[in-house]
This record gives sequence, C-alpha cells and structure tokens, in this order.
Amino acid sequence: MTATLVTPAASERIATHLREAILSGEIGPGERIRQEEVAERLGTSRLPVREALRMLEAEGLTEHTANKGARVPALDRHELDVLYQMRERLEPLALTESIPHLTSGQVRELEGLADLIAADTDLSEFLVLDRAFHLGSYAGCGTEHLLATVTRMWNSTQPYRRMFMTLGGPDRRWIVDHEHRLILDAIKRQDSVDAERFLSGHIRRTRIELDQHPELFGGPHRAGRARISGTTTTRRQA
Amino acid sequence: MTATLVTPAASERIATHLREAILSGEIGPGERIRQEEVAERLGTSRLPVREALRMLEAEGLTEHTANKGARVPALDRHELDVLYQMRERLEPLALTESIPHLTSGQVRELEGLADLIAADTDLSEFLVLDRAFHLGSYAGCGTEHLLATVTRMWNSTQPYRRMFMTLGGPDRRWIVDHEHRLILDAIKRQDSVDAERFLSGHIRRTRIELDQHPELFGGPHRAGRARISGTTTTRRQA
DNA sequence: CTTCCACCTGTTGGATCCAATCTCAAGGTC
DNA sequence: GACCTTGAGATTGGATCCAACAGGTGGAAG
Repeated sequence: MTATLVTPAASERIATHLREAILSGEIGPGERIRQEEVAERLGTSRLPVREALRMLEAEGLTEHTANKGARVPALDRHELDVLYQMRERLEPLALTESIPHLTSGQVRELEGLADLIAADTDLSEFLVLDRAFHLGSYAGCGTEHLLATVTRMWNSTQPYRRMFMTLGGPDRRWIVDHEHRLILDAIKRQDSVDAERFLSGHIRRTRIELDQHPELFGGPHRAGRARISGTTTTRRQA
Repeated sequence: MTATLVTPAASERIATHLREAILSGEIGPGERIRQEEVAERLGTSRLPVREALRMLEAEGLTEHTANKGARVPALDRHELDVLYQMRERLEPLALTESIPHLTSGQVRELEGLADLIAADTDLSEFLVLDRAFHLGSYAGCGTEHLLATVTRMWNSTQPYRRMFMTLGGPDRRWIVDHEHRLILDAIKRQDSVDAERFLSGHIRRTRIELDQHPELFGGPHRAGRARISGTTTTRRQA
C-alpha cells in the first residue's frame, strides 16, 4: 500500500491529460491524435498512449480506425440530433434513479452550482459548470452502466455545445437558469415525475436550438493535426 | 491493396474470438481473463491481447482494473434491472430511427428470423436468433452512437439472458413470438408509434420476469479463471 | 497535360524484454 | 491461537526495436 494512489499509472495520466484537452476544446472534432506526438510531449513511450486512447474510446472521446489511428469523432447534424434524443430519454431515468439517494449536502452543492451558472459570465466556464450541475444531479445513481452511458453522451456532445456557445447569438442563459431551478426544486421535493418532465424539456429545448444552426457542421471537419498542450517537458528533439 | 481485408489484424481477431467466447457463455460473469493465457492460445504476444481487451471494454464486454486485469462484468440484481429500463427507453428510439430506412429485403430477413425463433427448440440457439432479430430491426438506424449504445446494452445483459433461459421454468417463448409478430407488423406498416409501444412492452415484460429470479445473482459471482477455447489455427509460426 | 504506377516517408501494429504491482502462503510475534 | 509481516511467484504495465500499412510524391507513358 504504497504509492498506488499517488502514481496513477502512466496510461491513466495520459488519458486524463487528453480527456481534458478534448473536453476543453483544445483538440476539436475531426482532429487526429498521433501517438508519437503525445508520447514525446508527455515523456513516455507510445505504448501507454495507445492504452490511453483505447480508454478514451470507451468514454466516447476518441474513435479508432485500424492502421489509421485515433481522432476526435466528428458528428453530422443528424447524429448530434439523435444523441440529444438519446439524452432526452436516458437522463431522466438517471435522475429518477439518483434522487432518492442524493444527500442534503449534494443537493446544496447543486444549488451552489445553479447560483454560479446564473451569475457567471464566462462562456467557457459555463460549459464546465453546466456539466457539473447535470452530472452532479446523477451522483446518487448507483448503477455504473447508466452513469457511464450518460457521461459518454455528454462527452460526445461537448465539442458542439462549445461551438454553439461561441456562436455568439443572443444570450439565453436565463432560460437555462430557469429550467435548472425547476429541476432543482423537483429534486428537493423528491418529485421524480416532475424532475423527469423538466429535465427532458430542458434537453429537448437545447436540441431544437442546436438544430437551427447547421453551420456548426460545415467548419472544422477537415482533418487537422492536434496540438497537445505542452505539459511537461519543454522539448522537441532533433 | 493486398490482404488488408483477409488479415484482420491480430488484435481484431483476438477481440472477435473473446467476444464470441463471452457472448456464448464460455466465459461467464465475474471470470477473469489473463492476458498471457489468451496470448498463448492464440499464438500471439500479450500486446494485441491488451488492445483486444480494451476494445471489448468499449463494447461493454469486459471491465478493467489497473494492475489487476480484465474480467467479465458481473451485475447485481438492481443493475440488471436498470439496464433493462435503459433498453426500454432507448431501443424504441433506435427502432423509430431504423424503420424508414429498412429495405424490403431486410424486413424479409426479420420475418425469417421470427419464423426460426417460433420453430426453434434449442435454447442456446434462441439467444442468438433473438439477438439477431432485435439488432437486425435496428439495422436501418444510421447513427453510430445509438447503435453502439444499444449493442453495449445487449452485450451486458446477454450472460443473464442465458442464465435465465437455462433455469428451465415453463417455456413461454410463445409470448416472445407473439410480441415479435406485433413488432414486425408495425414495422411493415411503417408505424413507428405502434412499434415503439410493442417493443417497450416486450422489454418491460422481460425485465419483470427477470426480476422475479434473484437466484440468478447468487451463483457464479466467484472469480474463476476463464478457459479460452483453443480455436483457430493450426498454425502459428515459429 | 493527364493518368497511372512505383517508391518513399510517416505512422500505426506487434514482439520481446524488463520493471512494478498484486496475490497469497509461510513464518514469526504477541 | 490470532494477527501481522515478509517473502516468492504470478500477472500486469512500460520501453525499445522491428514489421506492416496508408498516403503522398515523383516520374514516365500515353
């Protein structure tokens, strides 16, 4: 029982690094991720990078083609729409499973997040907080499969949520805040029927809004190469 | 342009082999899969086995713990129940997405499968045909994510479906056949509303029946070691 | 000028060896 | 006798080297 917890195994460190790079938008949809580049930047061999990419694939953050390597999945308009329909059907179930097991401390945390979302002005921070609010509301859900599936769907949609936010249309986050309050209130009342209704409405509204912006899919489909944030290691050899 | 298609890359061959071993029940829930054993039996090094196990993890067929290796996930009663609730909500969506794009040939295939299921007497074969019928009905669904998610849920529940079938209660497959006909008929009429209703009812009935057999979860949770069927190949060089 | 083919380079896939970790049983101590 | 400790064996994680495949480039023929 020594350092297992402080030395998280290289492949997991790499997975964590890449996960953040993808979720933060540093690596965008369609961009390729080359093993050697990541390995060099993080100071390991390519092998743990391969493992990390497979882990991320299981999380829906990368996709893999034989002999061609990994890239961040790019969705077309219809696929994103269906992904939102999946969320519309599954996340209410996760919420219903979660509500009875949420501690009062967790509910207070959710309220804090809702307040931050209402107050916040930074669009990038909004994405983080909104994700934390929703996934946090599923924290009581004890079943691995459901949580993993919901998380995968959030992972897959994240790049497009980001692109949508940066479109710079009218700021309608007050609607988001209103819907969050409804959901939160239902959670407090332990009313899972209401909670499901408000949540699916929340997701459906977002889906419809996204669907009105086909320009999200024209742009960055072309295969660029990913720049990994230079963490460690200053380097570049030869 | 040589043999890319006939030489499917070792890791994929291994993944295919293990996938079949798990789905066929040869490796049961909770059983451990050791890299070296698989590597030896299939005549490769451990590396492609590691890759294969990661692929299977993405498909919901194995789970991985650092420094402890892979095993076939074992579900408890509640988790299996929730998995069926997920199927109840998601598979109707897959069917609705699929119906408009099914060719008449595909519909005929479904009808053939339904006939086989009604005629068949071998319980093990039933599992294969039933899976083929349902996943086949989603074949027109063009979206990768939805199909992959549905397949993952089928993969995860498969071992328990098998255990349930071998319990040897009264044979109620005539109910299954009846429900399949209702679904098939709705598909032919392109009536996705009816199709969704019949399908979710079909899954719900199964879920409730499964829930009445808690003895499914006492048994094989203990960690045995998997026996890999020595398959292929006469070969293996050196 | 266009098209097709061979070659070459960049990148991923696999094998072998070594290091780190876990499991578990034997032995010692209180 | 019960419990903790300490090893040895078994098993997974990582590094390095080599092989195989994909894509692009240049040249030659039409």
